[in-house]
Amino acid sequence: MSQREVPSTRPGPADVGLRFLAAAHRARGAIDRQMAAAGLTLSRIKLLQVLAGRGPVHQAELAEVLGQAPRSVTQTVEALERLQLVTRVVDPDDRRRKTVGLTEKGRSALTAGEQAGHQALECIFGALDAGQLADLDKLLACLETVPT
Amino acid sequence: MSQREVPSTRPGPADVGLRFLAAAHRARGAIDRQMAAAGLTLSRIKLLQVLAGRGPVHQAELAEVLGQAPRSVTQTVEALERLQLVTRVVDPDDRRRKTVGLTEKGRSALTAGEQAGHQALECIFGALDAGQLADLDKLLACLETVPT
DNA sequence: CTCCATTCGTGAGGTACCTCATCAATTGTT
DNA sequence: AACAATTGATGAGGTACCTCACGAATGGAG
Repeated sequence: MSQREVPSTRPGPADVGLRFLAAAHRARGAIDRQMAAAGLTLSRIKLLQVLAGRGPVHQAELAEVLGQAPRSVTQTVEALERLQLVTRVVDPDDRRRKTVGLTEKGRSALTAGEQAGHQALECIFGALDAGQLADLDKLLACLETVPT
Repeated sequence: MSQREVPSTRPGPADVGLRFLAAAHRARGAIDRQMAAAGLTLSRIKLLQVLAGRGPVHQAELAEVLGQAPRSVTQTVEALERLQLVTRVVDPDDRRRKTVGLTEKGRSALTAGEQAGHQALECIFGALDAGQLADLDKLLACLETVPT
């Protein structure tokens, strides 16, 4: 309308947005599918990473760091506990809290998972060269600007 | 390791990938939150759009077009039927099939929803100017190349 | 005209998130 | 000490997807 020509370029925000969401959905699916082979999940790995990086923490802190609702963390921790990758004990200093800690099993699952996840990500986003990655990174930074 | 310096630029595929997924998650959340006000959802709107564009179709076709598993379509259609936005009848020509059709209520919900969704998308991806959108679009096209 | 393979939809169960309502424990505040 | 407000975790219930297993209906081969 305003510019004329260049028809296929100049897509509107809504178009690109939908495409963006679709691409992310595909990527997420592919990654989780690849990681499932190792019996793991991106979300769970991320939680384990926090534990590995900070030592035992209570769930509220996990929620904070992961940017998730506390309820969601409870659920993931439950699963992880069932798999014996983490332990969960009531904090004696504040018995409302439950401190989550990494087990040995959890630690090795983490390294395996990180590797699998890394590979999966490389496999998908490796389709972009270094320059494109830098561009995409910049664009994502812009998107992160938006209030939400 | 290999290159040194330029730390913030030249991010690896895995870094950008995670950032990409995180951004998408945020965007998706924001959009659904905004649309929830109108009692709608992106997924449901997309399904209604297919119906509006093709007339009544059976669920397998919906799954095909939407790129989802048939089971997922069943679920969404059930919800939509409960809301009386679609009707679902057994096809007399092939009684395995159930033909899904848009109701009047569904049609108006669709227009309302499309508008809400469009706004939400504009609100988020409007943070990028036309050039950036075009760039992002190109990058997404590359990502779509990947087999999955 | 039988049977068998395929197709359609769904039951069951899983992961990842969310919100809202609750309960228990802690920390103010008089 | 006594009560109120806050905080930590969870129950209940929801949306969005998925896979796998299965029954019902079709359709094609013999």
